[in-house]
Amino acid sequence: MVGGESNFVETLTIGRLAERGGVNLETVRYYEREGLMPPPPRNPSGHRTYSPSAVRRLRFIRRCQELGFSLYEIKELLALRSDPEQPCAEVIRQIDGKTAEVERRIAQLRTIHRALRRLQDSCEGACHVSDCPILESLDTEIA
Amino acid sequence: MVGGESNFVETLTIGRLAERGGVNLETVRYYEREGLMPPPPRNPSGHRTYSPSAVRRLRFIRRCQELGFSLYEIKELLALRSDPEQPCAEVIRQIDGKTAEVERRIAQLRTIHRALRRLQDSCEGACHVSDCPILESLDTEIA
DNA sequence: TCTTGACCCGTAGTTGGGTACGGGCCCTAG
DNA sequence: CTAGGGCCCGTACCCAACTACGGGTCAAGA
Repeated sequence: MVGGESNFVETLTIGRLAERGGVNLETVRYYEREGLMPPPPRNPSGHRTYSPSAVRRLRFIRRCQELGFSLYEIKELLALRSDPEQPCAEVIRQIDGKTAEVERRIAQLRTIHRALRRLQDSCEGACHVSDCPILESLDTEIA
Repeated sequence: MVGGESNFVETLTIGRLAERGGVNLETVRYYEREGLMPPPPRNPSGHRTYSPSAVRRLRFIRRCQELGFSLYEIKELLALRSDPEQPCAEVIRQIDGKTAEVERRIAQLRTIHRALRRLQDSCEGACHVSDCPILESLDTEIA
């Protein structure tokens, strides 16, 4: 038996982690190789043992990815946490950078959102058959 | 000479389009093959001639991409516009779907934004050397 | 005891999204 | 009239991010 409870800390096998994180098991190993997931402790037979926080980390990675961050950028984001002894000013600078980037993306998504709403309105209003003036807005408003 | 003004409508060569859209020329051809850019009219010597609106379309594609939409999804977005004769209800349903998706993403980005701010605060406050409690928030708040 | 299933590792293959290459054609400037 | 630049096409190559494969270990249940 592999992923059982030790006396105290609950741990997960890589398989269960992958399952709960919604990814392929191989992907977890891949993320470890790429430095996105830290190498976890192993049990006596060499199997990886994960703490529940690994699930959160995994989900965070996926979330960021859906939002268009590359694995490299996500690595940077995660690295912000784990740089003790780092000149704090530099870290803050990086956080600023990421914050600005996130704000930029939110703004762009809002533009798209606005365009979609407008699109919907124009459609709701006067669309009986074929003259849906669709995404004209997207083409013209976004520029 | 290739992209000159005809008597009335201003047109662009593929090269100038690519330049203004901030992409590689080959990428424009690729998007055409993939159905993201419509095949433009050709001039007598077979060269593509684009209207200025192509630049907007191109930029829209790039923007969406940065926001994490796949080319396939972007195609769907763009297709919303060009479905006259489509049962309008269906189109509206799709717009709803896209709208919800965009809202979801905005919400997620806001979560990350919040985490980054919190991170920054905690750092600003009490960080002289090495105990920046960085991205703890990201790990714990996001879940 | 033997099989089954979950994991180990290293390596190879796949998909999406481009990017580069090579050989031709046309047009204009020198 | 020929050299250069910009385009044409098809095909081949590339990188990121997986995903699969094959052969091996180990532990538990039939």
